[in-house]
Amino acid sequence: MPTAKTPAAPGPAERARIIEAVTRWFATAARPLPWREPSVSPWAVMVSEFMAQQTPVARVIGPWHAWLRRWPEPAALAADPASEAVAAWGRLGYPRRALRLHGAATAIVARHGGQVPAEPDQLRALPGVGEYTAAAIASFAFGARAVVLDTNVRRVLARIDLGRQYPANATTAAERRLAAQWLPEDAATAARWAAASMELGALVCTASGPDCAHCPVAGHCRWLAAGRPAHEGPARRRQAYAGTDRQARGRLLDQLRSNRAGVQTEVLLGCWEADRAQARRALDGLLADGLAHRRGELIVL
DNA sequence: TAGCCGTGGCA
DNA sequence: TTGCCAAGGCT
Repeated sequence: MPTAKTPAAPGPAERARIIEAVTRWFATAARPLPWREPSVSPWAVMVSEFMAQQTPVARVIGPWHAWLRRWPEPAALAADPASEAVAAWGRLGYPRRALRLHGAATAIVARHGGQVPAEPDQLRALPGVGEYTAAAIASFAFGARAVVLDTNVRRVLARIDLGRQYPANATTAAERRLAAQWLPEDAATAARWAAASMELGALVCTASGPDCAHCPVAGHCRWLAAGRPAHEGPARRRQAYAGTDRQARGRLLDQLRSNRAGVQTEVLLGCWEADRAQARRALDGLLADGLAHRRGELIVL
C-alpha cells in the first residue's frame, strides 16, 4: 500500500502551469492525425469524432479517408441511402453510429443549409452528437472554448487533480464543474488544452500502464505523488461479449455487409448456430434498429 | 441510470 | 489464452 500522502489540489496558478506544460508537450508529441490538419472541414472533423466514439483512433484513419472521398460534404451523404453508410462503416463497430451520422448529415442539410453548425446547442441536437462530440466539434473544428470531457481527459483530471487512478463509472456533474475550472479563458488556448489533454491521456496517462516517467506534468500529479494508489470502490463493470446478443448481431450484420444483394432469412440465421432464439432476437433487433431491412424473401442492409 | 450497442489489438 | 479497453450516445 502506498504510504505517501496526497498533496493539495492544484490552485489556479498551478493549473495554468500544468496547462502550459501539457500544451507545450503536445506541440512536439502529438500524433499526426489527418483530421488535425488545418485544411480539413468541420464535416471532416465531425466524421472523425463519430468514428472515434469508443473506437481506437488508429483504426479510424483508413475508413475516415475513404468516407470523405466518397462523401466530402454532408449533402453528399444525405443524398445516398442510409444503408450505404452502414455498408461503408465496415468493421468499425457500433454500426448504429453510421445510421446516426447519416441522420446528422440529413439534419444538417435540412436545418443548416448543408453546413455543420458551430453552435454547441445546434450540434448537440444532431443524432449521435452527445455532450462530448458537440464540444469536440465546436473546439476542434471552430476553435471554440468548450469543455471537452472524454475518457482521456476524465482520467487525466482524476489523476492530476483528484489523486485517483480512475474517474467514476459515469461522468458526474462534479466532474464537469472540475473540467470547467480547468478551461482556459482564451478560446484558442482552451482548444489547444482540449486536444492536448486528450492526447496526454491517450499516449502517456493511459488507463493501464501509464508512462509517468515521460509525463510532462509528473511533478504536478496528485496521484503520482500519493504513490499511485489503486482504484477504490466497486470494480468497473465490463460487459461480456462472447456469446451475447451483440456478438450475434455483429455476425449477422457482417453477412449482410458481404452480401449486398441480400441473404435468405434462414441462411442468415444459420450464421449464428449456437442459439437459434438468440439469432432470431439479433435479427429482430437489427430490423427494429433500421440496420437491416426485408426485401421480399431476403434480408438486406 | 444502468444496460446496451461491435470490433480488434495488445499484454 | 483471456481480459482489458478504446475521442460515447441513447433509453
